[in-house]
Amino acid sequence: MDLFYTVRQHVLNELEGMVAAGELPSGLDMTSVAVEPPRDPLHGDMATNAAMVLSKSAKKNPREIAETLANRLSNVDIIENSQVAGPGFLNLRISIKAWQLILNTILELGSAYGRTGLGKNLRVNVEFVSANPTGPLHVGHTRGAVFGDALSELLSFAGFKVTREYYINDGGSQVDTLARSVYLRYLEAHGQDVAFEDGTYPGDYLIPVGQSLKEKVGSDYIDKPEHYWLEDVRKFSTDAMMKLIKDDLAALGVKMDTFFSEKSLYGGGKIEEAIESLKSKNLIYEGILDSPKGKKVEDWEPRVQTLFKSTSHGDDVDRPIKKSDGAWTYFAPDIAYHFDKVERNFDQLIDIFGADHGGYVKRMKAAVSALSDDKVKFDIKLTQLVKLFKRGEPFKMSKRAGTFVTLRDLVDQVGSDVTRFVMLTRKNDAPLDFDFEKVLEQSKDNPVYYVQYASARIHSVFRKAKQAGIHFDEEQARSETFSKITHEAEIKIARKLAEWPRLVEISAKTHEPHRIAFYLYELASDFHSLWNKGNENDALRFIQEKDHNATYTKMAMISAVLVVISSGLGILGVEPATHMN
RNA sequence: GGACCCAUAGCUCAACUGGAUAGAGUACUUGACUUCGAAUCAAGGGGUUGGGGGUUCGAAUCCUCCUGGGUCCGCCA
Repeated sequence: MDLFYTVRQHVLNELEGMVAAGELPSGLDMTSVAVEPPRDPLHGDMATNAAMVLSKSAKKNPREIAETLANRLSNVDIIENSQVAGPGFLNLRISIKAWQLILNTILELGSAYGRTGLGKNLRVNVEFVSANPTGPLHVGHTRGAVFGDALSELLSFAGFKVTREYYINDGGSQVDTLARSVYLRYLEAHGQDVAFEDGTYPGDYLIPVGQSLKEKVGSDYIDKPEHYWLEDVRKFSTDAMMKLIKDDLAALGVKMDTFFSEKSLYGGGKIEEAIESLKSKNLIYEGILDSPKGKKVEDWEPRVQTLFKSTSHGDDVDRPIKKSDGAWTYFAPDIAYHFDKVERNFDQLIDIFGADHGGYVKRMKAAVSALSDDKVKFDIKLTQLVKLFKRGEPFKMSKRAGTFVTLRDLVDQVGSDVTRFVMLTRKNDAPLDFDFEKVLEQSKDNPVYYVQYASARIHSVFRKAKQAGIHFDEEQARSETFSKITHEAEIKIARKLAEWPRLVEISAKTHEPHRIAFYLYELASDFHSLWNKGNENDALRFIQEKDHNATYTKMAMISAVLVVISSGLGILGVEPATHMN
């Protein structure tokens, strides 16, 4: 299915043949032999670095190896031509037949084209968003949500079994603060004047929660001490917040498989169990940490704490798991949570943090490494901050001034598709400027429309053809031979489509869904280019009024383009367009 | 003081995880709609990849030291 893979196999076969013929020594490491599209199309369709990679261990001149390899490869049917270039590159020209066959493959496989066996059904847990359940999701969470969801979809496309998971931080003091704030709104709903002091959440979004609390318990909690109502209100409030958050995620098209409660770790001995596991590996001890140097800590005094020896797994300092008063630090439940993930037998874990949590990467990796004895692959991706702009001017967010931009604001204003695509046209660790006036006013600045437009144009051709009495039949299209698809601009598209499976693999391996977005942009660009060539060259128009067979072939070809665009957009969570408005 | 992320065309960003002459968009200049949707296309200029050193056939990519920016640094989560 993957033409690059196929050609690489041919290259490896011939290299083996050279070994057998004594032209190369045996026992060579071939893993870094690559077959790639060359940067410059003039160099051919594919290039291999085999000769250069092997020259050192084979103790032969790279060009000499390349010459021999080129001769051997000329006997392979799909390779039309091979030429040695530069320091020892072997440029390959693939026969036009192979490109035509790619189109058949795509139509045959449909949405399965590009799915690979890379993941081998390995179980991957992707944890993302995990915002505190104290309010609606804001713009920063949005990027993490989009990235995590697209990565999950990408991995599942690449053959992994993916679990999307949200860790609810409902065990700390912030949910008590939430409960107190809701209590104030509850009193307010009963007509009392209330003051939101420091340490409470004054946001309007809690007003309806106070209202519904009133509907639920009536006046029962008025003038009662905190211990009487706190636990119930806490649960009531976090439930309400999680409902809010789930709705926010739904608006963005994100659906979690699992919600894991931090609170559930307490009381059941889960934390103790995790710590015990570390203790059995001699990684827990009582000790005193040094004061951080250079940073002013005014009331610093050395204290004995229970520490995790994370330095033995790559961290810079050991980390406290208990406060000096004996209570757990936040890190302890985090360890227990990841212990739980390891126990749930995931083969790989991925955490997605905001950049402001970058400081926790090493200790979390140390924890998972220790807990799983390095058996579970663990990657942490950081999403950089999103800077909002309005017509080029930085847009300052302030809760007080009411200019706080939530996920919902963003989706309501620019839509889920635009939000997702724009956030994915950037590497996750690059800061993102998001101008939510510009992406709407000047749509050409926005790559999502460019890709959507390609998809809409293809649908437009289908509509036009139908009017002309040419009905496109998927079944029949599969038997198309594409022997008439020979023009350079058409083959260029086939070449691009052939890269898709390989691109999926690279993106999945590197955990970088943004590559999908850039690829779709390039594919759309090749398509638009071909479209416009039809303005000058009638033979390149998709609808050939006088030749229904030719029209049919071309429709089958652009239908293959649509297959890949739909798959790609599907990974990003964006709907392919049939019309532009 | 330390850790982590980053620095690429005027601007916003890519670059196949080490490959050939570093690419797109935008902006600027010019051209293409009686024709499948011009939200498109074609052409042009634009670079010491922040700086120095190193590793090798080969470096934007890996190592090291600087410079500049961001995030963070026990008893908050």
